[in-house]
Amino acid sequence: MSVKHSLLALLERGPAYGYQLRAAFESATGNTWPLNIGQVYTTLNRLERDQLVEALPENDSGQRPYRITESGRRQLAGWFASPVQAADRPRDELTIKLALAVTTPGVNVADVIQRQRTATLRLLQEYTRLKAAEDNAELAWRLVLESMIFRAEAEVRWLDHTEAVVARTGLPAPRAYDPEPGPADRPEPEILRENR
Amino acid sequence: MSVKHSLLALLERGPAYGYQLRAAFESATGNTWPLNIGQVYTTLNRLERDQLVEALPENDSGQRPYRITESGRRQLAGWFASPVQAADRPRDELTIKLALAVTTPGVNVADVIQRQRTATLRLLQEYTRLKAAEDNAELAWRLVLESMIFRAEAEVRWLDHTEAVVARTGLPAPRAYDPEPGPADRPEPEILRENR
DNA sequence: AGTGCCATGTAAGGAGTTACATGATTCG
DNA sequence: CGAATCATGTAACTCCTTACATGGCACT
Repeated sequence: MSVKHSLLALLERGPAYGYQLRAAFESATGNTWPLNIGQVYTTLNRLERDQLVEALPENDSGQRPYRITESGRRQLAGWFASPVQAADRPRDELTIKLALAVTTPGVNVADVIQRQRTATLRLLQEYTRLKAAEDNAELAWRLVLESMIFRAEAEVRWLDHTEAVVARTGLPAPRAYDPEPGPADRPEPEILRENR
Repeated sequence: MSVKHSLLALLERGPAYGYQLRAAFESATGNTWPLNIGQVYTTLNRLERDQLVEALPENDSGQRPYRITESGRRQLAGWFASPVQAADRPRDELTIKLALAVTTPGVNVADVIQRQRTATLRLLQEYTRLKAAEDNAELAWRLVLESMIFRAEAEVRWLDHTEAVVARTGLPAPRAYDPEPGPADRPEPEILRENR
C-alpha cells in the first residue's frame, strides 16, 4: 500500500523514472528502508494500468519517465487526507510473539523479553547516535529517524511493563484444546471492525 | 511470517485443526486481530510440506487435525529465541506518509498531522476503555491491548513532536529531480543492513 | 578487457486479502 | 424448513522479497 502512494507522492514533485524514484525514496528515508527496484517497476505498471500515472516517451538514455495524472493526484490527496487506521496496520510480530509465549508450554518468557530488550536497546542507541551525527540532515530522514526512536522507546517500556506483569501475575496453566470449542464469548470491539 | 510461527506455537499446546487454530489465535489476541481462515489452511499446507507439522487422520466430524513435529519444535524455539530485528519490521505507513508529506508540494502537513492525531487519540481512548472493562481478561489479550496502548501513545507523542519540529524549521523548498542524479552520499548504517 | 554502476525488466515464491464453493450440523 | 455456524478448501489478486537476465556506459 505505501509503495504505491509513495511513488505517487514522489511523482507529484515532477516526472521521474523508476531508478530515480527508488533513489528519491531511499534518500527520503535516509537509506534505511531500501526499496526493491523490481517492485518499483511492477508498481509503476499497476499504477499505469489504473491510470494514476502515464508513461512518457523513452528518452535517448533508455530512461522511461512517468508522470502523475489528475486521477493519481486525487488518489494521493485522499491518502494524505485519511489517517492510518487500526485495521490498516499489520499485526506486530513482537506483540504476537509475546502473547503466544505466555501460553506456549516450555517457553521462558522472561528470557524472550530480555533478549528482545537487549536487541531493541541496541537499535535505540544506534538511532540516537545517528541522530546526533546527522542533526542537520534532510527533514524527511530526520522524521523517520525520530519515529523509529519513539517506537523503540515505547517498545522498551512495554517490554519492561510486560516483564513486571508476568512476574507479578505468573503464567496461566497451559491447557490443551477443548474437544468442543464453544462460540466466541467476547464480541469484537466496534472500533476495530471498521474499514473492513 | 508471524502466522506460520503462530500456528506452530498453538500446535505446541497440542494437536488441533484449522478452524480451532483460528479460534485460538483470535482468542489470544482478544478478537482484535482477525485471522483469515483461508490463510490458515494454506499455511498449514506449507508447514506440512516443510515437515514442520504432520496431518493426523481425519476424524468422524470431518476435522483434520495437525501435530507439530520435532523439526517444527526446533523452528518454534528458534523464533522465540531470536529477537525481532529492525529489518524484520515492515515499513510504517504513517512514518512514510509524513516523511513524504514534507517534500510533496501542495500538502498541508499540519493538517495531516492533526487528522492522524485525532484518529490515534480516539483509538487510544477505545483501548483504554477496553482495558478498564476487561482488566481480568486472558493474559495474552491483555498484553496485546497494552502493546497497542503503548504504541498509540508513542505515536501521539511523535506526532506532537513532529508538529513542533515542522512549525519551528518550516518546510524545505520543493525541488524537482536532478537531471543527473549523483551517487548516494550517505552510507547505509551498518545496523540496518544486518540480516539481509 | 573487466569491474561497477545505471537502468530496465522477469520469475518464483511467501504472505495476506476478499470472495466463492461445498457439505455437515445445529437451532429456532 | 431455513438460517447460522462449523469445517474444509480454492481462486484471484496485491504486496513484497530474492534472484536472475540484459544492455549501456564510464572508469581504470
